[in-house]
Amino acid sequence: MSDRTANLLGAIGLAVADRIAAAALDVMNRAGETPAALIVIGYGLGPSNDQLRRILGLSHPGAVRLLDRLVADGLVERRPARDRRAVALFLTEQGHAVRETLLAERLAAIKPLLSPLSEAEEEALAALLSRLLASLPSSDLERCQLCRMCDDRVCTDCPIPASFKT
Amino acid sequence: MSDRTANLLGAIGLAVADRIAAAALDVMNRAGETPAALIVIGYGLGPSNDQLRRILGLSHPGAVRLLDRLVADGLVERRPARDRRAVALFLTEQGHAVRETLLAERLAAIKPLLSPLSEAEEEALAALLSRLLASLPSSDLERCQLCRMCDDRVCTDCPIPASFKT
DNA sequence: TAACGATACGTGCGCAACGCACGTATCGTC
DNA sequence: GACGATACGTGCGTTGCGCACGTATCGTTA
Repeated sequence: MSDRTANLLGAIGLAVADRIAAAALDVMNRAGETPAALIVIGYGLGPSNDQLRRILGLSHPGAVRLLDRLVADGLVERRPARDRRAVALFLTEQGHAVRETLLAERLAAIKPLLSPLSEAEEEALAALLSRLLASLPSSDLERCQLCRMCDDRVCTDCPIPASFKT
Repeated sequence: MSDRTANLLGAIGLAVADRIAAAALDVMNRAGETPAALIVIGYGLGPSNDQLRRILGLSHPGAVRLLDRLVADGLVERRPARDRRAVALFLTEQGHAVRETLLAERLAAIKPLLSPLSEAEEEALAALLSRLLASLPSSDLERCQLCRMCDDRVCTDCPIPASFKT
């Protein structure tokens, strides 16, 4: 019977991802991993291009172009890093603002899906999902990949601000 | 507290969609809505280009190129339809085979996520997800969009084979 | 039955997002 | 000081998609 549950989870996952992507496109006018990049950089730890690309699952050149776009949009700054080969990525003021609306719109896009549930049911769902998530990632990098679009204000125990060990 | 649940659902949704997309790319060497097209056409009702594009959420030219790719890959045939302006889309034998592995790999990609749950918990999750899905789509078209990647062998009451009213 | 708007395709063109192959600068180590 | 490893960036091509446009067929109305 796990096939049926897996299929339901697949359908929900697709619906959720569709809504998130649509909201992100609406806010940023950008698609693909670009919105996730804004969120990850927004933790303010000044990640390098390479750390970012690992979290986003992109090739190195892919991440460079992605950053070119974000810089062109005035959302991200490339600053010199300790390691003079690397860059340290930070959001501009405008970048922070866009990130905030991005996170807000993401939650707003997901919330309506929960409306048919009572408060108790919602709690039960949260508990189940939490168990799924907890047992999912086996490495720090995988935890960061998983949480690349998370809202850190409500993502308890979020792995990304904790470390960029990748 | 619904923010926290929404965020958890967002994380799970992203993880699920990532895994489905990766599995589809692995099977078909195609991305975007192309895998979903194969699944929808596979119901065997001979949908038109336009019906398909509505379900996939694409522009009309986008759907034409998508079909060009599927035809070039030998997975889909364009047959003349009753309405001589339209085309009737059907899978080739090879298309059916690819669709089968696509559905199987999709389920195989999602199932591991459920492993931490007991059988009773899985049932509980299925019941909750089922409620979410049931209250989601308000139109026939939305139901088809939602189920565009579903496995009809386990998607009880799947809307797509029922009608292409769009 | 002839005319005409609506519908359904397809095509030329361009864009966004991404990967591969390559070159360059810096780091760490020996 | 030499040299492999690391971290950028760039030229080039591909995939997936949308916009604007033209063409063929359908349904309806004059």
